[in-house]
Amino acid sequence: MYIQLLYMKELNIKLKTNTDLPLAKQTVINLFLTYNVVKTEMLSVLKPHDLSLEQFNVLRILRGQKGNPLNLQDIQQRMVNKMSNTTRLIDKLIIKGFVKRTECKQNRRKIEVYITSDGLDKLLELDPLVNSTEEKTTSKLTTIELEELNRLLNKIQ
Amino acid sequence: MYIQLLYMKELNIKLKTNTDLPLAKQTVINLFLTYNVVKTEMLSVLKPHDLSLEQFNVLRILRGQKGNPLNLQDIQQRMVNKMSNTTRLIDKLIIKGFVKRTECKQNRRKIEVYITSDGLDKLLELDPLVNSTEEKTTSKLTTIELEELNRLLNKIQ
DNA sequence: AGATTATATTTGTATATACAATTGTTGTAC
DNA sequence: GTACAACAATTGTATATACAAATATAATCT
Repeated sequence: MYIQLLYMKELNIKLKTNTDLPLAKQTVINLFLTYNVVKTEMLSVLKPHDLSLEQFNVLRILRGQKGNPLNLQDIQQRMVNKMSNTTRLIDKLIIKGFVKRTECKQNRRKIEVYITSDGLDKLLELDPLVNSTEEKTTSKLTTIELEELNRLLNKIQ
Repeated sequence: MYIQLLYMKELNIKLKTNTDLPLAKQTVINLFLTYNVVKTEMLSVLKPHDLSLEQFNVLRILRGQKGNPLNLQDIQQRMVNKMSNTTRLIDKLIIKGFVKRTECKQNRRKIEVYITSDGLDKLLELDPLVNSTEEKTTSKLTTIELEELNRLLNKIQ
């Protein structure tokens, strides 16, 4: 109870208000604040390499295919943000030379997207940087706490 | 059968993304996914009222001042997303008639932003909708779990 | 086969995010 | 008082997000 009051106080200081918020509202706000902190950390790693978070994510999705292509729908299903505009995101990656696009012979409505060797190289370069940033941003939690956090986040989804 | 296959596909994707990965990476991905789910829920409530999440947040910040004005810097400090463009966000709210802007007499570099009675009315209309959405999105967690989730999210920030 | 429906991608539009550069104002040092 | 630094807001630009509409192709149904 005392501990809960302390966190309430922290949150209120952050929001510069004195009103006590319902737990559900606190949780939503805290989720938003935490997301912003982590996203900003991750972006700071990717920005010098001229990649957005979602572009980086798509590159990793394509790498996971081990040479096989994916069409836009498959990519979109695997993306974190389903509402991103995948066509234009892929366009950006093509301009950067990290992916290639070809028309699907069997079904001309579809396109096939591959990662290029340049794209793979860029991922290899970024992997350690991204990993260490992920470790750093979660380093204040123990393994037990991280497992619990994952469990709780999963319950919301 | 087709639906069953689709479900299996989604399940496999989810399992693939979350199993073999290091705990730190899992956590970051789960944070992103959960944020997107909750943000989409909240947006669906605000969209019919032609408000973005951050616009709604700024209105609540201004209401918290109980009639006193805030300048742009004060608003920005209290915002969830510090990188939003506050000038243009306030412009949108002015066009909608929810806030007013006046020049600060003491310091002409600053502007003073107030919420209007229309803005207050809109918040009164939205409060119950937003509250119930927040309750709904967190309803799968017990009070104890929500408190723990808040504690863990706070540790990351 | 022709019409209709479903699928896959692209295009359009408005707003949001991210950040740099600029403008205008105030404070301070000389 | 002028020059210069600090401050506060605005403007500019590129990309991302959100979603509707349009285009093009394939599958299905008389």
